[in-house]
Amino acid sequence: MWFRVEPGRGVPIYVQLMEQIRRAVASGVLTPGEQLPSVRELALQLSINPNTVSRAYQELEHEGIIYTLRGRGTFVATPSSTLTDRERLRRLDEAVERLLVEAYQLRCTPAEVLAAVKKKVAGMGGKDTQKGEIEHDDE
Amino acid sequence: MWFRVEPGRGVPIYVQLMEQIRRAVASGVLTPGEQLPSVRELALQLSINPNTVSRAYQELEHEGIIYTLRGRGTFVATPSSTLTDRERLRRLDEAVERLLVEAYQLRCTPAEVLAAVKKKVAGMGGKDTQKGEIEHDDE
DNA sequence: GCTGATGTATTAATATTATAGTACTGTGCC
DNA sequence: GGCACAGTACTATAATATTAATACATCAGC
Repeated sequence: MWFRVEPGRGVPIYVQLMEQIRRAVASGVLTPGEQLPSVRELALQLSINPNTVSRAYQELEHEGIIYTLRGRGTFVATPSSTLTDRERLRRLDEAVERLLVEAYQLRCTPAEVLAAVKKKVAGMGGKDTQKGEIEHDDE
Repeated sequence: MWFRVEPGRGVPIYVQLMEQIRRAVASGVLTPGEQLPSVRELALQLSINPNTVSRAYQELEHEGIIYTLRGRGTFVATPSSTLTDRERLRRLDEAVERLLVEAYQLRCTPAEVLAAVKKKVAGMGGKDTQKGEIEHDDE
């Protein structure tokens, strides 16, 4: 598949995997309902242990990004938040703060930051929200 | 001082400290040239080992956020980037991408993201760049 | 040069984490 | 029921990172 991990680079393998899957989902490369490769298959392909893949899958499931049906496989979840709007915006705010701290250290001007955000936001599908609303058959 | 850390919460103490200092600097609570508490003082106050504080200081120094004069103390650095403009913007882009992946997972709309960024950007001093240009006496 | 402030190096104990091996359980299909 | 595919639990080990104890080095002021 389209994943790539490098061991012994500080970042744990399962975290690298998680990030790539998260990005693939966020960018629409992986769509809700789509099946991910089996833990064994992916493990073989990346020359890592199936448990390491499993770990990545489990943590992502815990985050609600994907879901798993035992014996059948692992699938991309339909995005849905269990958070209140208030909490959702609070977390967004925290994330933005982290961005701005980082931008400060890069000595980026507010204009640059805004421009960068606008560009990427536009690039990621101009819709008002994300993908469709296909329900998946949870247990 | 104004720091607070909680051990045994997943995030290493020295990382917690780093984050708080980074934010304090970015938000202007700590200004360039200002002296930070000594490693011992801060360690005592937080009931942690001086070396833990030292570690945070060293990593931040490595990042160019603060600087240290042996035997004298640790101070907030004047922001300055050794990066090329291209590199600077590339990193900004990466940071923005991380924000958007996070926002996606929170199911925030592009409009919400933009609004949040605009609000915080405005809040952090409307200047075109950061603080002044006071030089500090590096070795 | 002594003193008291500072940061630092070295080393060791500890805790945590990452990874792997192996055996187990559930599902779909024949 | 048996098989082949899926994920999972359990255990062990290795690697790494975190924190601490302690002793050392530098600087300013006297």
